[in-house]
Amino acid sequence: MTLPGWLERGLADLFPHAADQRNQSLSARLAAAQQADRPLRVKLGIDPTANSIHLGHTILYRKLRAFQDAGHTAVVIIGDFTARIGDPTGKSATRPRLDPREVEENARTYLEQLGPILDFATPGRLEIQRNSTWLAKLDLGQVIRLLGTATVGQMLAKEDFANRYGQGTPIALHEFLYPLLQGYDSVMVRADVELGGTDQKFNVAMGRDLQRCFGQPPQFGLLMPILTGADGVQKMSKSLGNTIGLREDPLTTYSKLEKVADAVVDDYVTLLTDLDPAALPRDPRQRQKAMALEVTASLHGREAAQQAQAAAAALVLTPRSSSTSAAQVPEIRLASIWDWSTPIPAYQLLHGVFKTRAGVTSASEARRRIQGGGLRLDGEKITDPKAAFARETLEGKVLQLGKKTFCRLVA
RNA sequence: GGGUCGGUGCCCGAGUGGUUAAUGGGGGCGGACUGUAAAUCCGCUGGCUCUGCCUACGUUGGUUCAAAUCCAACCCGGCCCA
Repeated sequence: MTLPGWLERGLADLFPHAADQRNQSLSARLAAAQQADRPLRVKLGIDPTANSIHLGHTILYRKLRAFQDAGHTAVVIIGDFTARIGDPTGKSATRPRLDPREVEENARTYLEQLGPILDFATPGRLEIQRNSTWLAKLDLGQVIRLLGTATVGQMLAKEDFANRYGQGTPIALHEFLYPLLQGYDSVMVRADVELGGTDQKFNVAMGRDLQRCFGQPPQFGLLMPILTGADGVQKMSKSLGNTIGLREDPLTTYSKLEKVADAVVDDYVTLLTDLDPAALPRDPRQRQKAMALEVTASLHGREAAQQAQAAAAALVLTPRSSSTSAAQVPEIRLASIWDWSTPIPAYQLLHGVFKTRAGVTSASEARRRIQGGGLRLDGEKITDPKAAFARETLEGKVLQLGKKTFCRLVA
């Protein structure tokens, strides 16, 4: 028995695999579900410890959507309770605990960003659960039962714990609880399949153990690759600063995608689009562009993506006002950054315009960037941080920081 | 609980009384080059109302003209013992 193409696309790992004889395979469970006219329950946990989603996350949501489109039920679990522990996976230190209000806020913005990806509309295709619903009610006896299902040896066999233990970095006891609670979520929602990144293998496997322990058929673990960030080497992660966020404007999204390392372009195509990699242009530069266009389109719509592509070309090739005037770039209102009773010094302008998006977090940082030659106004390089600009001389012009960050100044 | 070692900037890691905003490396950012890539070279990498001022080496006090560097208490961590 083979798996449908939509399911197999991009898969990093599926367990138990059909070859592991004694359990029935996923394709068998799919068939059985179809025969019984019962959709599979596909679990995906959201860790609401951050407030924005980046492209790396969408790999999982796209797969979840594929299940929805095949008629199955997506069970999205908001880990509002487990967020208080913090997933130790991949972490080299105990994480600070978040307060519930923050968690709630994160969950809200998270779901908002998922709007374009998941099917929220079709009845029966989406369930949203908060794991505090059941986890907050566990009493000590039940916790002890959970703790009894795993051993210290198993926990220490987990790579992150092993590393931390080996290096002498602290591991708090409650961190051992995280995999167990995530597994217990699978029990509570009676998951048939759990989706996760390859780094989630341990936690997903734990879900199988717990389900078996609670007399349920164990779920299948379906793991997707971790997306490599723009640098092409490290995983895409907020803390590494190599992310492409879902809330970024189309031009920024496109610009970042277009300069992704060659080695990962094909991964992006497989994991973030429905295109056939073989159908793309051979030339690496053209290939990058095609990928960037398609991915941007999947997030912002085709029209916005095409505009972004045109704008990117215009801005880079001829960074002059004649061509940029036609380009669509994010805008910022001058009134929002200065009172204009006096002309604004260049470094204040830079600080005011880009502090929220390009990491110009201080006026000193702005000075440095200008001194380093990274600032242009309508293509004209500005080198003196103190050069002053009156409001009238700025209206309608494009401020450029580095090669890929642009902003149009409007009244 | 006892013993011992340790806590420095985004990360690692020098520095044990006085040009120290603090050597070096990594990462990041910018510039040149290029394919808006990679590689390479160069610059930057605490804050501000910036020819100066302010804040910083776990925390709080103390000694001193002067401390990341000395003393005390406390907090946190590793290892060994219980």
